[in-house]
Amino acid sequence: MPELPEVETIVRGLRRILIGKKISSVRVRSEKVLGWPSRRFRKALEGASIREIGRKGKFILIAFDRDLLLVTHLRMTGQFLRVPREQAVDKHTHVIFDLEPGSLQLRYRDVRKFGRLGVLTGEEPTIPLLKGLGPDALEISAEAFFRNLQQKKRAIKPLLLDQTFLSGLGNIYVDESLYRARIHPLTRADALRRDQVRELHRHMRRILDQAIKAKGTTVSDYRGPEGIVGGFQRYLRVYGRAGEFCRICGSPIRKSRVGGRGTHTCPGCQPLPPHPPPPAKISS
DNA sequence: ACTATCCCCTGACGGC
DNA sequence: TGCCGTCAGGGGATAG
Repeated sequence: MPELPEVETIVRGLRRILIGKKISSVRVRSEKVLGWPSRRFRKALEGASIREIGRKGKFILIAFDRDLLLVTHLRMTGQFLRVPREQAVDKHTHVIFDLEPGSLQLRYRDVRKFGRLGVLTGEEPTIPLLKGLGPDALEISAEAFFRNLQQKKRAIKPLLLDQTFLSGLGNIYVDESLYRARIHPLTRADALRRDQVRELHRHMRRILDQAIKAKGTTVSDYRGPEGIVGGFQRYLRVYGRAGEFCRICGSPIRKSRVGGRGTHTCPGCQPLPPHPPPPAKISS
């Protein structure tokens, strides 16, 4: 669910809710989302005060005093929700944080339980997962982007989804960015001309910025921590619009599968690349 | 260095 | 109404 703009929106919401607060108690209803026994998790966090909150790619990082870091990835359906203590707990809520001062709780809810929460202490090396992240989609320069793409033979779409190459993009924003830049998802990365990459970079930035302003895209169940839905779905041009007509050329938007992911393109605006995809496989 | 496929889970939706 | 297959915004493991 959440890609860079949604994660950024969540981070901003969490700042409003959590900065200056202390975790007075933690209740774990499903250990699965922690990845290790809940004792250590609770022991580390109970009594800790929130210092600052940020993100790295799609990871959310909550820094506490005592050199403590809460690292979270929401994957498909994870949500942080600010709720009054007395509100009923639904079956998909897996971790509950009591906040002090006040009478609010922060709850971690996750229908599919793909998301994970973990704590790191200062001395522990940052997990390889975080270190292996590629540059943030909002921070990379057009030049560096071009240089990096030149070194890759893979198709552009799976490459943009690869968080070790570039972090932050997911399926929605990749499809939207490629459409706006008029690039077919199967185009080899190193076949992209400098001007095409510049366009892609520009549209990617613009879309991400606009999506953050709109507080994200709500396709089905994304909510910010204060319960608000995003507004960027109004601006989607291809994602979820299969069969509808391209606003530029009128062709019907097509849905296909690229790298195992549902992929939306306009056949008029994004013609297949001359030398289709990368090497097919052993087909001799 | 890649690709493809399965898996983790639950829910929504379409066809019969 | 029920059953079944497919799909979903992410990403890790594994085999080829």
